[in-house]
Amino acid sequence: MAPRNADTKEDILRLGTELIQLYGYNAFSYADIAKNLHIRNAAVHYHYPGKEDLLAGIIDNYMEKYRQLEASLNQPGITAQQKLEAYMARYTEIVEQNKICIIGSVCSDYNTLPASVKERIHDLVTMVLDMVEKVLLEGKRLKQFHFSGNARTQTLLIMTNLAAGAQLSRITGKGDYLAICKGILQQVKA
Amino acid sequence: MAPRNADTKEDILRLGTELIQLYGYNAFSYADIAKNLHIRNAAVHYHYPGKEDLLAGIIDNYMEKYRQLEASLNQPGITAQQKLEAYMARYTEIVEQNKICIIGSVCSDYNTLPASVKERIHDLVTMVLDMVEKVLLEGKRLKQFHFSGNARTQTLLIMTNLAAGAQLSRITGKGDYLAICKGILQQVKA
DNA sequence: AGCTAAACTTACTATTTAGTAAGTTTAGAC
DNA sequence: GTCTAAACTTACTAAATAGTAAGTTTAGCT
Repeated sequence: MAPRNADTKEDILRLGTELIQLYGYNAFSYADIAKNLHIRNAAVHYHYPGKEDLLAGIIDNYMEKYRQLEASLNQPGITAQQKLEAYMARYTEIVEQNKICIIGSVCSDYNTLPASVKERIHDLVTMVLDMVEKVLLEGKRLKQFHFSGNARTQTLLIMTNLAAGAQLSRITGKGDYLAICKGILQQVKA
Repeated sequence: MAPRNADTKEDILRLGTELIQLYGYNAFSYADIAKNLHIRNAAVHYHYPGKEDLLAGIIDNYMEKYRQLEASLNQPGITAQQKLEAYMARYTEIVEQNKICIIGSVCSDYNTLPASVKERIHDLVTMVLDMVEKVLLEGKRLKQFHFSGNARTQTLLIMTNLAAGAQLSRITGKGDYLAICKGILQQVKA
């Protein structure tokens, strides 16, 4: 095997992720990627035959990163609140870069996507919701969190706050996002 | 003046709104509109010279409808909770049609939009937030609502719940959206 | 040294895109 | 009845789009 540049596939993935979070799936083209990476259009097609293959790769990669974050948090001594704040910090990073989360971005284009990609998105969402729900349950069990209603509903409330908070902050400014974060913690803090 | 069909402009606006809410701004073309309305591409350009003019028109129209809703609710005998539920009902309608709200839809494409459109989106968001904040303040004053923190933050929390709730329900199903709605009301109900 | 396969480039195609210029139809004002 | 302007259609263009087929370079294995 003779990889001239073994990082190109990674670079495409990283840039594609960035373009989706900044401009949306239907607003960037293979030409944009090729131009930015100083390769030809066909080189992008070599690594990802079609745009939906690239999107599938991006989502898989996003899931993998989430799994890694979860694993790094599942260590003794890390409280439920620290875990929740770690998840929230991911959104804060996104907001600081004027991005939105992948899920929120592809959601507007969702009805135009092929079934294989829809399934991946579904799996990603399910995974994230389950991860946060676990943290909320753990926090409640250890009396670190308090909330009325069930953990699933509270998870949905928090994650929609974060996802749409990132979106909103693009329009009205980052102040609103910060207010939302404070509000979330106030709601669950014991 | 001789309008052969005076409703065409309205039809374009209505269909454009629908396409944005269903597929996203960058996922539909003038050809889609022309085909659906059985007119030619150039006829769409006649009414809306460029795609951004159409988007501007759609947003203006959306604002107008919100103003009308607010006016219809500002009548004696309508409680704050009824008003809040009326706003929430708009999102429920959207969810039932597999749509998402205009703001959430254009948000992923926001960074690709011209300044004139960005301003309109900003105005729309500001208006909606102000409307809901007023209702929350009224409800709190009349002891119909209770919530800790200020009304602005509570408004942000609720509106992000609704916007992202609609988006999420596309992926995981309408059940999650309904749970979110119940959660919202439980949070503010006295 | 030569074979092989990965990682490309060159060169192209068909389609879709927004957009335009110029001509046509139609309804109502006068 | 004629004039006028709104509301179109026809017939285009230039650019961008995803995608492909075929050839080229390069690194490592033997």
